[in-house]
Amino acid sequence: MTTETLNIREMCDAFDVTARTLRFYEAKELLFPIREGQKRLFTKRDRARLKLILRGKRFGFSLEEIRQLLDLYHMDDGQEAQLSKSYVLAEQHLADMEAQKAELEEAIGELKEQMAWGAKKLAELAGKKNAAA
Amino acid sequence: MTTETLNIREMCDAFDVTARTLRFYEAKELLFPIREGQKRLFTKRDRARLKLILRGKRFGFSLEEIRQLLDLYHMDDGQEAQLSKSYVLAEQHLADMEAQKAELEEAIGELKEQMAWGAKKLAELAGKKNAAA
DNA sequence: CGTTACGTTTACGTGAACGTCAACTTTGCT
DNA sequence: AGCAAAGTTGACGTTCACGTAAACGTAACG
Repeated sequence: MTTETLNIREMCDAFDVTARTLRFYEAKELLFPIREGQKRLFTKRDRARLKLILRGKRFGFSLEEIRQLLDLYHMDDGQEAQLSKSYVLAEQHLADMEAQKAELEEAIGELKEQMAWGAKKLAELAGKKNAAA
Repeated sequence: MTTETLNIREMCDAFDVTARTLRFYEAKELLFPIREGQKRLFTKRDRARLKLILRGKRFGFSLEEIRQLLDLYHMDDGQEAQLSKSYVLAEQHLADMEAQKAELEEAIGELKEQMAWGAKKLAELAGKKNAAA
């Protein structure tokens, strides 16, 4: 029995989020934990979704944008209209992400340049100190 | 005379931000436009900084984080202590950005996979339609 | 049976990053 | 001189993504 579902505390620990966050995501219809009586039980699907949510956040997407994207990932067959809608959304997101990647690479390059300049300056200063001693 | 400085409106147009945003960034010490009487004049340095600010934002850094990073970029010689502090900060940011890049690449890969799956499903549905006709 | 732990709902609070509006100055026409 | 356009400083409002606290349910433990 490899604990098919997680309770809220286990979920928090597994993903390093607070219970409040999980409930908030449920309220926003990003997660759909099942209920055992009153309590929430997070399924494998919820875990997959949360992983994508947190990733989306790191890339600057809003929860609402993420919610829409998630539909593509857990789309079970038989929802033709939704599927093609999700597909278009995904294309847009993909474009965003590839643009972001390009810019990120540029930014990394520039930051490295600046750091090289800084390192040189620091070396010079260290040199002066030694010369003075 | 290639307009050495920009007034607030030109600055807004050039970077697609509002005047409120520029004043806000000044209040937060991210920009330092000079004053001609009462009015703000944005220099080349401000333009460079704003470009970095907007980029930083797209990568999910807070304005405060960005403010600290900017110091590395406009560091004039003669501020030894600050320089090495900025350098350390920059190293951290660089690490963040490279991690982000790696994750972004992974996410792009996965999204593409999902889209391929979606495309296949859509093709199947289109096939059924044709078969029915 | 009490209480301790864990979870729940409801509701108000918060910080970041601006938007919006009012009440001025200042500047440029005419 | 008159007046509109552009800019300024407060000051308050707003949205997002939660934090925090209160009041309650329930289940197990000693």
